[in-house]
Amino acid sequence: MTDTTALLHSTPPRMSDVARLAGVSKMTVSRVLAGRNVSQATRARVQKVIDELGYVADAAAGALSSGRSEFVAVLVPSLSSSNFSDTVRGLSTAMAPHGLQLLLGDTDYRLDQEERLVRSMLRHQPRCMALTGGQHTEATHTLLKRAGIPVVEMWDLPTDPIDTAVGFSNVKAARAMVRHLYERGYRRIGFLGGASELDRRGLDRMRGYVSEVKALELGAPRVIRVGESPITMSHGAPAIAALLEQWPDTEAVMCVSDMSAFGAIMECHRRGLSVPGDIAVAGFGNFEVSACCHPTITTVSVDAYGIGLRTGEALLAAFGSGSSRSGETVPARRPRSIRIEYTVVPRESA
Amino acid sequence: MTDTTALLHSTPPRMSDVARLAGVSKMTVSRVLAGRNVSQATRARVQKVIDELGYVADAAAGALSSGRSEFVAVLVPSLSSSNFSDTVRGLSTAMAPHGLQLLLGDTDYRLDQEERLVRSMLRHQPRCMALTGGQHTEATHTLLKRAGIPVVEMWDLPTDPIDTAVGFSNVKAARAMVRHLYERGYRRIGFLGGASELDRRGLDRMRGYVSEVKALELGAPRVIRVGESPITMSHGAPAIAALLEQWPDTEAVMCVSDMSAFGAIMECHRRGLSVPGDIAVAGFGNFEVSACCHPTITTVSVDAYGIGLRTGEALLAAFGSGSSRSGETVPARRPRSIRIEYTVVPRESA
DNA sequence: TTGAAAGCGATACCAG
DNA sequence: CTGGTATCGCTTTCAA
Repeated sequence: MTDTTALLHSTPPRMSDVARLAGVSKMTVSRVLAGRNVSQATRARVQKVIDELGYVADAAAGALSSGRSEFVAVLVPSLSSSNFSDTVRGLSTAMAPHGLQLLLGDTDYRLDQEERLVRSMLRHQPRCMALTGGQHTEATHTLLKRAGIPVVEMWDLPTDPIDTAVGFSNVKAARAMVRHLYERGYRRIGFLGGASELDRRGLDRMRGYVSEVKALELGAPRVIRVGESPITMSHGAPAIAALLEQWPDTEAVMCVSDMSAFGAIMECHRRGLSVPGDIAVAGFGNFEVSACCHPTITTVSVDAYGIGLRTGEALLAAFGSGSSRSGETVPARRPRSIRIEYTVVPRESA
Repeated sequence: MTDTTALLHSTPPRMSDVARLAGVSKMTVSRVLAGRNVSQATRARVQKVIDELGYVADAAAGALSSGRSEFVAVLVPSLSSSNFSDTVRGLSTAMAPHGLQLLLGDTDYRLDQEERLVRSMLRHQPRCMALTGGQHTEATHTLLKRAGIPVVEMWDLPTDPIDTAVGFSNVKAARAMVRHLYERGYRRIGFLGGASELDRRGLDRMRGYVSEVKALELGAPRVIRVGESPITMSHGAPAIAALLEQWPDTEAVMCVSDMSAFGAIMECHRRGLSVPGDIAVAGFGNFEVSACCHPTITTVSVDAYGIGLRTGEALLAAFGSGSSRSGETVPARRPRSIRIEYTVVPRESA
């Protein structure tokens, strides 16, 4: 390891250094790195030098020269939500085998933040981009159009997608849950949601609740909205407290997320209310806690990991004719919507 | 928006396009973008063209030319663990104001995967790197040394850090928890951990448990190891089942993570065992669920977000004299260890 | 299968 | 305060 030490204070090796020491041209080194046609003997010699030197190719130079990066830009509202981190895992699984790096951003549910991140990520010339949701600023739309890269919107099915959408209707999923509660015999049904106007998927679930309650003629909607997204366990207690104060005779409550459902159930226990005996509670998202806790929580299961995987596949497919520096625009694929299944999972709590 | 459409099928604008249309040189455009000294009038004119064109500077070209990127490489064992995602949030909070982009990687607790990711991230010439834990392959060490960038190891305090460490002793924290249980009067104390040899922090907690049990002369350690990291809620049930089968008279059990503690408590409920009446259960990490569930879970609180924040600050401080392309190596800062506080949080479960 | 030359799009550096 | 010129490290392209 003495030569390692010797190398410490010098500038890192370049491709030309490798070439010189291996007695070949830069191009041959480049080909070895790219796994292209190089004779076995030459390849071995070059690889040996690479290893000895600890040579690491400069991605920026490569990107500049070839006009294509190995980045996939991904924007989610929150990295702390297990739903979105599952989606990221799915995307990562799809992309990693192709040597693509995720460039991850966290919009905090804000469209202005999303716009800022899109702009900042576009600087790195990503091969494609995955966004969450179907709502974006005007500027974001323009930036994305001009970038001419494949775009997928996840977790929703916008009526007018930018390019491809991979998701499901949160409105319909919420309606399905209300129907489930109805079929179980519950009539006075409430909804616990977040206070933020920015969480579109949360709002859609609320809209779904309201319209199904109307369709089933279950009386005036009972909606409580507490706290900012991402919804956490601690949102549940104050929300159900408010609900029970305003409508004490509520029989069942559906929550915008399993997180708040769990918090609500714990608060019920604290008050000596049995679930579902005194009040039924349902969640959304099928988070791990729902299957583990007591009682187990009835929820809507969504394949978050699958959304990431399918998004990755859609994006990879769109590369097929991908443009490089040559300025050719991506051929106009017609916008597609890829529907992800969701299912109501009946458990003990409702 | 008609000219927007017109632009769609042409190659994206370059700095030279902006310069030409604004009637200045590229350098002036570059200065406007960098916020350097440019007269108000010129700046306004250039900015106008930038906005009209929707010009986005190419980061790869910038990085190549300046010899410095705006990337911060971050490696965590798992992005799904709320502990690590909190740390990532902290890092992101520290770095974002400086225009730095996190390059996130997920090692899945494997050192070979870490090595692969380090190599792949080094290709992007990150300004610095944050790793989790103090154990790395020989090649990883060499790569990092040669890269000559500031490195922080998080969540641990290695005896021989590469550069800077920001963390705490998992061994000592676990010992503190055993002492807490001892002070509460428990004597026959078990430990529920993961089966993986790769999760160093989990292993350290186990080692801490074992040594404190010995120090307090509590008899032979009662260790159950189930499941791979990251430890989830579903690990708790089989683990406590195994423990109770092997040592039915156990009075208290400490878990490697709040996740398994929660799962274990739910399993106790299922079996009609009261917690802490029949058996006390403690966790580690102070995850949200521990404060919300019933009974609330006694745990070790670690400031995961703070680890990220402090790591970011340490890294930013190390940039001060940061090297650019000029090949100057970072002056040898002596390795530092930044200790993060942890506290035993007594709650209902133990 | 290999090599030489010509950029890619920005910034550093030095003049003016 | 502004502009010209020379890179930066790699890949493309074409020729041998």
